Amino acid sequence: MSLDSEANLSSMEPTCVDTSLNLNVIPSSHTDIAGEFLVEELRRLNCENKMLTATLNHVYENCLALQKHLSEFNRLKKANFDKEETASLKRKVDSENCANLFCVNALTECSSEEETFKKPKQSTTPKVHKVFVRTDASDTSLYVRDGYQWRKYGQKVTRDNPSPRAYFKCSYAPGCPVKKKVQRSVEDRSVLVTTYEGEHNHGEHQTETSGNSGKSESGEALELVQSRVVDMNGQKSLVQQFLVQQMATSLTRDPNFTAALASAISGNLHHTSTPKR
DNA sequence: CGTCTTTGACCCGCGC
DNA sequence: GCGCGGGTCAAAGACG
Repeated sequence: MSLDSEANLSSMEPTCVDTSLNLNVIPSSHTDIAGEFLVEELRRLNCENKMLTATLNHVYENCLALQKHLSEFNRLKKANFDKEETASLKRKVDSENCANLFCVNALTECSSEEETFKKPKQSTTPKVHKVFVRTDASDTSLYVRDGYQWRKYGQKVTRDNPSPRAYFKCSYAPGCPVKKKVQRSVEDRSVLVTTYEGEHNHGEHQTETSGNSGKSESGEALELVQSRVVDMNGQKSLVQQFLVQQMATSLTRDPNFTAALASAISGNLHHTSTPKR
C-alpha cells in the first residue's frame, strides 16, 4: 500500500474499526538465531500491521464522508432535475467529484444511478462502475491487475486527458461481455482510473498470479475495499480476516521467513527429539 | 507458430 | 450535412 498520507498516520486515532492484530505471541526466551530472526520479523510485521490498520481506518472515514457528500449531492441533484441548467451543472460537479476525491474513492463505485442519470434513454446500459487505483507515477503502463484476464484491443488519446486511454475486453471466458477502460487521472498521474462495463458471465476469477493478468495483492485489497463499500454496515471482521490472510500470505511468500521458520522448526524438532543428556 | 500488443484506420453518435 | 471525438477493428509486429 503506497498512500501518500502515511506520514500523517502516526497522529491519527482510528475510531471506526478495530483491525489490529495481536502478533505479540513470540515468547522472549528464544535464544537461537532463527528464533531471534522470527521475533524481529514479527515485530516488524506487527509495526507494519499497525500502520496499515491506521491507514485503513483513515480511508474508511474518508469513505463515509464521501458517501455522505454523494448522497447529499444526489438529493440536491434530483431536486433541481427540472431546471434548465441541470446538465451543465452536473457535469461540473461530477468532474469536481472525480478530481478532488480520487484519494479515497478507491472505495467508491460511481455506478448505476449516476450513469442512468446521465443517459436516461439507455435503460439497457450495462452496469458501469469506476475504480481508482494508486500506482507508481513513474510506471507508465496501463495494466490494472484485478484477477481477471484482459485482452487489450485499443488505445486512444482523449481530448480531456493527455494520458492515453486503454481499452480491454475480458478474455477469461469466451463471450464474456465485460469491458474496461484504463486511463491515468488528469489530476494525479499516479492514479489509474479504471471503468468497468458489464458483468462477468463466469464465476470465480483466477487465483494464481500470471503476468499482467494474474491476481495481485492490490487486486485483492481493491476487491475487499469495494465489498466494504457495498456493505457499509457490514462486519468489521471482513477487514480483519483480510488482514490476517494478507499477513499469512506475506509471511509464506517471504523466502527469508520460510527459511527461518524451517530452521526454527527443525531446531525445535532436533531439541525435542534429541534430549540433552 | 500461436498468442498478445500496438496502432492507424474506420465507424458511429452527437452537437452545431 | 459536416466536423469532432470516442470506441472498435484488424493488420502487422513482437515475443515466447
